[in-house]
Amino acid sequence: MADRETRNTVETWLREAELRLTPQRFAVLEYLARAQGHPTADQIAAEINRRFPRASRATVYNTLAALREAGLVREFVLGDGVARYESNTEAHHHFVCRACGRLEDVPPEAFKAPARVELAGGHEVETVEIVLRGLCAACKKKA
Amino acid sequence: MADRETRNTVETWLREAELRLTPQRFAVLEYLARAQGHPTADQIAAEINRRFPRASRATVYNTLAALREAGLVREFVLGDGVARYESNTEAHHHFVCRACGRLEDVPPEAFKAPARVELAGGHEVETVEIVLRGLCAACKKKA
DNA sequence: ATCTTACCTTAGACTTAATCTAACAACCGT
DNA sequence: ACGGTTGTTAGATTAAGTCTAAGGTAAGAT
Repeated sequence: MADRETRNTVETWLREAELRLTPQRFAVLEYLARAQGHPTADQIAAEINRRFPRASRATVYNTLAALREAGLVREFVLGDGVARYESNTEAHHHFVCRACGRLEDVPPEAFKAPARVELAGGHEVETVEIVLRGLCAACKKKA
Repeated sequence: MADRETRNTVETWLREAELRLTPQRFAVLEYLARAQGHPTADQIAAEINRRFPRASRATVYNTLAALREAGLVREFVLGDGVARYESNTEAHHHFVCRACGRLEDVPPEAFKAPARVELAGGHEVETVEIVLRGLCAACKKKA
């Protein structure tokens, strides 16, 4: 994706979510849009503070919470008690290796989950989070 | 389950897992076996310290880690960064209300997941963790 | 353009879950 | 009983995340 294009996209996303377009928010969302992988709040903070604009820890957390509520980023926790983030692309699941901690995306077709879930008791299901755990190929070989 | 029976079962579980039978471990596992719900480490510690045997925080965490590794208890985190535990019964999923935080078990048949998962790349999937999020019936009514 | 104000950001203190450390205690085979 | 291994402890420590109070800024209104 070209630079100008990303910039416009990020701006549009924020405007459509009715979030004020601050340099900090822009930086966080742009970083997540470009990032490969599943950065933690700390990594995000470190990365966007390498140059302009400065964002305090509180702001990074506030921003991530706002983006999450707006549905622009996904947040998930892996058992180590550290939240990770990714900008919303299409639905997919995650695999975590219990030996090396390696975290991988799992394409949705590898694990069929119903698109809509109906629950007894009238609960309204909004999201489905699926985490597969086990040994990655490399660690399996070593063991 | 009668008292004597629970006691014997807990002892057997620990022996079969090749864990030494200490009063602290016994207390943690027995509490989890009886407990309804999904207690946190803190709740477990508070509860078993109401009477005999005393267990320090470190021991509770050590014990829970040992029990988890032995497959006797399940550990999961819900986004509030607090680990929760339950003694292993049959597989089931969880539903979390984003408004009130209410946590409920979801019977496996409500959400069909394949018993065995094969992943590309040769990763060995050992467990599948599924968390449904949304609004519980009560919060939905309020909103 | 400037004003206004509601919203955003900030530094740093604070909270809290969880881990670490180093010493002590219990268990088990010999 | 002895010695090595394993388990437990209190308290210090770490680290993720939240809170507070004060100042700054985006964006619509004038």
